[in-house]
Amino acid sequence: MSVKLYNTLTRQKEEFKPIQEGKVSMYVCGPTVYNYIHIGNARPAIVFDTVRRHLTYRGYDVNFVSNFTDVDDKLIRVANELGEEVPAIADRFINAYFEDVGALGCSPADVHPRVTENIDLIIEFIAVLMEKGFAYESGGDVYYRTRRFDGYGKLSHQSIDELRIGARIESDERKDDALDFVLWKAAKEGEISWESPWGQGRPGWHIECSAMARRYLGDTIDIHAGGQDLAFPHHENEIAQSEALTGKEFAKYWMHNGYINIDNEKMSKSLGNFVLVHDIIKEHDPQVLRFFMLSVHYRHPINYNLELLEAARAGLDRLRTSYENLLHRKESSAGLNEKKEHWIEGIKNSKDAFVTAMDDDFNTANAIASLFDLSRQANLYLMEKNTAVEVLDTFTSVFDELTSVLGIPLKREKGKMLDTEIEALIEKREQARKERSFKVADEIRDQLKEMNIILEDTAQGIRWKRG
RNA sequence: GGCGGUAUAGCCAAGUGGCAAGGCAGAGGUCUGCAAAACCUUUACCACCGGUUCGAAUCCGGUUACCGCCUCCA
Repeated sequence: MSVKLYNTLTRQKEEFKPIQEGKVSMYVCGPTVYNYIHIGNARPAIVFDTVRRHLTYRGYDVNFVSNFTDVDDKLIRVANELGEEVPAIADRFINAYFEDVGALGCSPADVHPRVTENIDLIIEFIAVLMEKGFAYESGGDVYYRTRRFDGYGKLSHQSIDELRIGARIESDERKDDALDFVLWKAAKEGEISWESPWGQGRPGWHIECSAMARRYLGDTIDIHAGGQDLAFPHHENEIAQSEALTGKEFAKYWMHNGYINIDNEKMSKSLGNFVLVHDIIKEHDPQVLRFFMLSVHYRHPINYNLELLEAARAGLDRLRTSYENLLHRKESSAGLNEKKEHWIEGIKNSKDAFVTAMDDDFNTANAIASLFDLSRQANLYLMEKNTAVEVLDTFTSVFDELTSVLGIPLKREKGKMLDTEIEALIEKREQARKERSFKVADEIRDQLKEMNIILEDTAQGIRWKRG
């Protein structure tokens, strides 16, 4: 069994074969850091973090690089609006990015290169493209000569002439051809800039990824990923730049995640429906947002609203409850179970289903379904009179193993910490129940509920959880 | 105009030739002192029209609707 993934380049699911056995180089286009990230930015972060986790789980040594665009028009605009410097804005939102994305369970990349730390590299890259005749200078800007590159359009499956027809071309006499794109932008008065052979300026958007991916991952990388909208023109342009420079294939597999809509509408400034992760996680469990995103296949569009998030929460709670009930049972019983083999077999089947789903182009929706299947088995097992610790351990360790692939651990860090006041109340209620003073018992239960402690009476004693 | 996506139950969502996964919500039941949690049962003319096939949600042709990219965008 091996991992299959859908490659935008070939428009097919392909068996994943890394360049170097056992190793994967992966580059994901990161955000422009001029604001807090919105949930549209969160999707690739979550999706490709999950891809990385699964590849790692399957034994690959993954080298994961994701950039920050820390200088561009938008950053300059925001800096001007706020009367701050571009680097200050960038730093602030890079920190915010790590916070938000960290809350969503995404691990940091191995390298997070920034444009402003790679200016020399970029200038050198552009200079070589000029030497090779793929770029030209015009009034302090440098442009890429798109028609010079034979494979232009191979990722978005467009011929260069079709692109030409559709393009809403802004007349720009600095370009030789409307499809040419900027590699180096001359600085306007007072703008942040760096010195180059073509005067003061800064890199165009596409060149950074070509330069940085090559620096950290080499001429040819295994997987290059990003949002669907980046396929054209961003990734197409990256291919043109990189392949013109090296003469080698830039990336073997291209992965693109689908869009997120808000209440069935595209998220846009004009509709005022931008949803920032920063805001959602103030009120909602960030893990629920991750679970919600992974409940849909990554290439399909997702619609977002609070009802859907709430439904996801209910689903995730089902898994969590099941997991916690397993733990609770472990403490209170150590009986033998004669049908042990049968249960362990069932657990293994769910695990296999999970792995098969993930191997099939990271089908997280099916993987989650197998988790629900595991949960149902666990709940049924918990109905047995005698339970074996070995089986309970198998359930929880498989849960741990699989949910860590999704980046959604079920283990809560609640510990067993209940303050003495609460413990005393629980004790008092138990006493009341023994005496069959149910009215008193129920009052205490309500009182605890007010304190966000939910009690459940089971044959194995009181189970509690935070509400 | 070019390229592409989507249409499956009240809602969300898998499924790309062989009796339509899973979750949420609802209904009924079991268990419980009552709850909770759980378990069981229950809900599908797979957008439409044709075709191929022993057999189609799935393949082919056509139609409709919505959406995306082709311009900064995850």
